[in-house]
Amino acid sequence: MKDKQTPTMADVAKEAGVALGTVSKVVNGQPVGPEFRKKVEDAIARLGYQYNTSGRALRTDRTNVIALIIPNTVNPFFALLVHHINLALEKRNFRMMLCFTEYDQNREAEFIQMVRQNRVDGIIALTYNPDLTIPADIPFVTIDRFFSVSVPCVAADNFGGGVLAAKKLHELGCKRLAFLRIGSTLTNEPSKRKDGFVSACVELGIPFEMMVLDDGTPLSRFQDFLAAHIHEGRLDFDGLFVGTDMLAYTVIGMLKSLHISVPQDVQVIGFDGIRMFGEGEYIVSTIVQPVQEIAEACVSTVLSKHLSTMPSLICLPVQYAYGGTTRE
Amino acid sequence: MKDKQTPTMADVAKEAGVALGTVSKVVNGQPVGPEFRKKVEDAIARLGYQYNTSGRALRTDRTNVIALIIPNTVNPFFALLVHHINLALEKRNFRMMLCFTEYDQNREAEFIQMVRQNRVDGIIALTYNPDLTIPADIPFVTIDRFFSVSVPCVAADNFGGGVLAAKKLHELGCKRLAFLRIGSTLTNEPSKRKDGFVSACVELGIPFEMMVLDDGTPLSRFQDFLAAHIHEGRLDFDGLFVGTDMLAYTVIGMLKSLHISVPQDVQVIGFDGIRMFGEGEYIVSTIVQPVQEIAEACVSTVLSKHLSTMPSLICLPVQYAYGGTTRE
DNA sequence: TGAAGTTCATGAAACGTTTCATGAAGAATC
DNA sequence: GATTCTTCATGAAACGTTTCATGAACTTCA
Repeated sequence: MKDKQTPTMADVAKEAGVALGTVSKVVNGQPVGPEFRKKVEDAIARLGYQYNTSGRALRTDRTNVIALIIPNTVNPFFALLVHHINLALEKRNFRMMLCFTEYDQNREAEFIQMVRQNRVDGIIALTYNPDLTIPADIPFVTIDRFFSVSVPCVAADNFGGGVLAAKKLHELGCKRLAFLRIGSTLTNEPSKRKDGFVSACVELGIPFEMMVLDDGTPLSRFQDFLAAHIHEGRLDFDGLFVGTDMLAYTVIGMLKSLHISVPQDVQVIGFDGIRMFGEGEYIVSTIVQPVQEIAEACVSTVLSKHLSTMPSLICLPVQYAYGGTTRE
Repeated sequence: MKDKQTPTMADVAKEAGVALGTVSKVVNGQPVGPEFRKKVEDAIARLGYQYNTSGRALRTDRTNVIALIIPNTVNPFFALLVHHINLALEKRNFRMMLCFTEYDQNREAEFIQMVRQNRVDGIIALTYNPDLTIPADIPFVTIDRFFSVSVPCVAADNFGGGVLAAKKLHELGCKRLAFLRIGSTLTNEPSKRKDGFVSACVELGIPFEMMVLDDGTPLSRFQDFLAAHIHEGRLDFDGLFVGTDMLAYTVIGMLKSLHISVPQDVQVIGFDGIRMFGEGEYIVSTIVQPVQEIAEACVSTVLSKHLSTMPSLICLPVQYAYGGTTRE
């Protein structure tokens, strides 16, 4: 009459003629006598028993859920990251709870509270908020942003990527370089792209220009910069390194409208490794972040039993990839 | 000594000198005498009490979580959908549980079981699996795929979009059209794009070609198709409607390598409304799906109290947008 | 054969919440 | 002032799981 509800372990136990605890053991794959196991498994099949996650979470205070805090999923790089992190979690039988900050610091703070109420087993965060309060009692891993030695940070080798970009442009025959970037003022890992680039230029003895805009500045400023560097229809640099593929793509549009052709007049290298629809060709020549390795590192770190003994900065190697905006 | 644990409602009750049930009411915003409310709120603040979602879920058998089953997030259209569905859910104080099928039917089946174990309050699914078994006891809404009258389906007006594409190309002066598409053999909502297109061509009295490939067929078949339609260096049609922006983009690459220029020699219209990095210009001229409205419809439908009385097909209007691959 | 040791199913207690029957205290009615 | 109504805080029970102390049933060994 009233037992239209989904059956519980108690129902299974009764159906199988065994104790409640035995059912629990079978469900969790703990050692149980074979005849008991069979009885329980049959009963489960007969009743269509479905494990209840909430009961377990309440009892054990572990949810098998990791929160991923990230600006959005519309930026293809973030989309890729979400994708690989989810896969890495799934492999370990964890679920991902996605939180889109939309670059809003209030939302970030709300999420920290929300995921705490959900008793997530850990947090992976890609955030640009400089004064985020990091919960001390939940395993916390950041991407691309170093907070303190007690909070592990996973990042691509941004410095090395900057070096690689400069060297590559040099190798491809560029005589004079430039660097463009937009982003938050705080010094985070991605800002090391510039440092690596500058360091390599100095070492190679190549002259270079640079322009770094604060977040929120209109992109037209870059157009002004470019226009100011045109003399007699020609740019006065022939190699350009841009902080992200997304910006590189935009800048190339500006160059076209200024009648500068890529890669004939200027060769351009971006950063991230974004591909059209996530597959096929890169949208620009680029320094590729090892997204899958980054995801794997985040997950294995946040799930590691002894977080405090983990290295506080995990730096993963990058690669150059051709994407049509360099001569190659 | 041992109370390093997060405090519970019982702790709050003791601290505030009120009953457990009173704390519950305050936390849930139910009517409570003002002096009691104050006492409880103070105690909550003092103890830093954090609500426990698992306890609530166990007791009420509702989780405030909706599962979203979708192939991946790398395809920009899916990324946009995920984004808007998440926002729509958040607005209603629900969380989203993301499940990436990777177009794998086994994974889909596993997810159905998994989300059931998690006692989600509903499922929104974008799936190409023709014989998915839909749980009868969980509110279920599909996107772009009609299963039965008892399972509401939300979709853009695909037929209307096909009509619109044909009319637009006609309006732009095309004399002979073609349609390309790749996708599963089953007749789902997106396959109506073709139907609308054909119907409009017939009505307008325009001749047209078409090629529809099964999923998994190599895309080079389209290149063959195009090559076969070139006579003396010119295509024998001057308007092309492609099933998705993604395919349109690929096909335009093929056209370029065949020395056919777009939009001079042939005008191309895609479908979906994909923009580079989710913002700015459309990557091709296109029929734009109203993603936000689709998301809103999915969410309000799956959460509606009387799902069975909902319309079984919710069809939302599309728009044409210029993206550089038509003359306009 | 008996004692000691080993294995392993048993089932009650606990996790943190919501719900609801209970009754105390105050308001309204005559 | 006695009665009935109304309001509203109270706290025990229940949700489905895991865990662990208990002891039954065997095994081993002298």
